Amino acid sequence: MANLRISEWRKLPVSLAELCLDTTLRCGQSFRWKKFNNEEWSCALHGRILSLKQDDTHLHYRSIRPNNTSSLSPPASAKTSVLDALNEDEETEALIKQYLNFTPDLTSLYEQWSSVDANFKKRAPKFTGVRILKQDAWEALVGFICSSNNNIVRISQMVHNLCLHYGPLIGHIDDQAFHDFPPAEALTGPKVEGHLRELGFGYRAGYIAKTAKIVAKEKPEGWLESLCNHSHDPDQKPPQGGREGYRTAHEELLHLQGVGPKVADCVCLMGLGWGEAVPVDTHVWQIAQRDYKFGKGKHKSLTKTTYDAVGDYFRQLWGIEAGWAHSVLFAADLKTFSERLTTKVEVDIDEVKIKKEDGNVVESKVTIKREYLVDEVKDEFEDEKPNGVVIDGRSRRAKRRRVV
DNA sequence: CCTCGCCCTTGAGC
DNA sequence: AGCTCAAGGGCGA
Repeated sequence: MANLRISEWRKLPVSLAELCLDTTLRCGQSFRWKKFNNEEWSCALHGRILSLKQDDTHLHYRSIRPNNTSSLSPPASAKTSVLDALNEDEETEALIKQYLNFTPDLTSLYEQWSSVDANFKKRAPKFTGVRILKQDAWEALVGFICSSNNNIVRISQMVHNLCLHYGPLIGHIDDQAFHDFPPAEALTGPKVEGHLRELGFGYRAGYIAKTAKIVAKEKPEGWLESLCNHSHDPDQKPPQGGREGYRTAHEELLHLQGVGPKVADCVCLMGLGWGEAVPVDTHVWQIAQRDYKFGKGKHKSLTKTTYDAVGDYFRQLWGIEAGWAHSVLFAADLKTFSERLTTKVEVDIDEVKIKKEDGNVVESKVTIKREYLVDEVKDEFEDEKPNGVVIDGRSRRAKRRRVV
């Protein structure tokens, strides 16, 4: 609304292979990004509203900041405000590079994964540019506590409500309020659990309230962030079970309320930067059964040991950034993106019209076009079938007869 | 170690 | 209209 500083649009050279905003921001990693004008993504982050859009060659960004944050700094002359703007632009750029996690080279990673995994090679082409975000660890933790027995739409609604009631207001875009994510301390009050229940969080209300208390009061300042990964070595092969730092982070997170192996792995991967974390949820478990021969013998059901076995299998298959590859297949399995897996096929239909005009029978044969949706990625067994598209069990070249 | 019932809520499918 | 079920699980017995 009033008193907002809107920066100019700036841009970074980024290809669609390195980042696809639409897939990355909608695949259930983060729950707060909102799309405007069918191209512009916005989210309140670190005291500003960040907006992103992209074309074939560049990522465009700008920030919107409240004007009253500089109350502590000396009155700004024209000169210093220009400097501030420059610093702010640099800072925003740094935030983007951090948040979008630009260090790993996705293009070569996709090549690598495709060369060792035929299934990945088959499914990935429609889901390029899926990056693992490096989100704030606390936000990731709360978001994924909300995710249990839940769907992305409702999780987003819950997180939105959480920010609305407990997060600081940053500003508005077109009547839309943007609140930052609330810090853990903001969720330690005695009425939080009951309030969250009223807001529809269900049994997760207790988890969040308790976890907030543990993080804000029992653990030392900066504890969550201390579990972060700082190294980046793309050629490293992860040891069995992952690197030491990942294992400790995972173990530590399990002590929190509402955090089991899956949620802990989500936080490790998307909030703490541990690329080898492979969250195995119902979707990934189904993928493991469908495409990687799990679900039989020793690993019939998703027990803790099976959970670890699935993660270890993907780590040895895909390498140190296994969690990144996993997210590509996860996205490829989401119903949200299912339209990408079908392709419109134009089918010729021979239509024979029989017109009766004054007793005369006029027959004319017309060929009309019709569009059908056909699955592109077929199952293993279907690849063996002879050529020829089959639509709903009917043959491709249908014939119809109609009397006009 | 594995298995189950339970936990909240919403929407889809029937 | 009412029921079941799944939606990116976790916990306790």
